Amino acid sequence: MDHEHNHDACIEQALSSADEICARRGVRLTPMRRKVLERIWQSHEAIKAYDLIGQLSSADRTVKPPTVYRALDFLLEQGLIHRIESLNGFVGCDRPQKAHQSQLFICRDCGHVSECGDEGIRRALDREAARQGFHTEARIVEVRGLCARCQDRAAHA
Amino acid sequence: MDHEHNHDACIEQALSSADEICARRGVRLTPMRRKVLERIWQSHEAIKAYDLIGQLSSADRTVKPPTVYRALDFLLEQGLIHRIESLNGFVGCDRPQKAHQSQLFICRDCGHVSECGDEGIRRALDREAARQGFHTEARIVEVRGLCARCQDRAAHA
DNA sequence: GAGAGAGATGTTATAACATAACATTCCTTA
DNA sequence: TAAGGAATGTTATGTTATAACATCTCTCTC
Ligand SMILES: [Zn+2]
Ligand SMILES: [Zn+2]
Ligand SMILES: [Zn+2]
Ligand SMILES: [Zn+2]
Repeated sequence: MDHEHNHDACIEQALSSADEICARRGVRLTPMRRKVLERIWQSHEAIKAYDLIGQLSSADRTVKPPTVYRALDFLLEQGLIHRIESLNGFVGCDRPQKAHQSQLFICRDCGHVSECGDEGIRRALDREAARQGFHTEARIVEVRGLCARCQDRAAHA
Repeated sequence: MDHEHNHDACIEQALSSADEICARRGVRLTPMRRKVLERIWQSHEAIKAYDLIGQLSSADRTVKPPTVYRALDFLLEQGLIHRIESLNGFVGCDRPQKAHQSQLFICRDCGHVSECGDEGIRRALDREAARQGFHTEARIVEVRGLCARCQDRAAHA
């Protein structure tokens, strides 16, 4: 994911894609679920559940944790977002069309999360699983470090 | 790691290895740190911080969270244990002699965690990082599924 | 062996993350 | 329009983790 981009287009694309996917699957992208997804897509950084709760609450109406966690559960089930275990956070999924397990590269400086679906990584994990006779059900891969942009910034500072 | 083994030997080996490593590095494996490490090594399953707190507390003396979390921080820094992000748990490290990032295979049935240091997996991650210009600092790889033993048990049931 | 300083642990309180259990509302469809 | 399921609201609580400050315990120096 390029850092310089029309992010409004990202959001719009993600939401209309989600509409389409949910319609096709016969599941309901309710207003609450859609609002949560929209908030998550405000950036390409991880967002936390309680930040969502704060953002979705207003003076006259506070959204409670179960409401948001239920929406997150739905979005995770539908593969519209990913959970980042090492941050207790969530990001929108780039390629929600078909279920997949992602590899996430997370910048410790700017927080940018980029997703990739590299076959080589999956294959390497499967090879090791086969060696152990392990039956894989889910793969969690999170790489922490510095994105290219933040390395440049550091070099020029 | 074989499931059938003399686990007392595992524990003893892990502790004496930790003694030796800490002595060599000039850091202190204090009684509290050693007790926490010993508890973690009671099994090859992930153990949670609050379970450790419970186990280390007695009628007359309750161990408080910061005490245990500080010991865990020390053990993590020294590479004597690994944190499992997807479980909020901890396991002893198989090969603490030199710092490394592990790949963990976690059985959802028996809880057994096996560690591997497969080069192929590391290389595949590095290849993708290079493609993105990403500078890797840490790799988190956790594979969830069923271990060979639990698959057998399921097949024969 | 008194005193200084660093490192480790104890203590209190609270922050941050997540779910159980049950009530109510909303949607669909018969 | 009544029934039933799905979604959301509400209250309470469970679980995981850390901040801030006090005390203790070594070791080193004088
Ligand atoms: Zn964007
Ligand atoms: Zn960055
Ligand atoms: Zn063992
Ligand atoms: Zn198993």
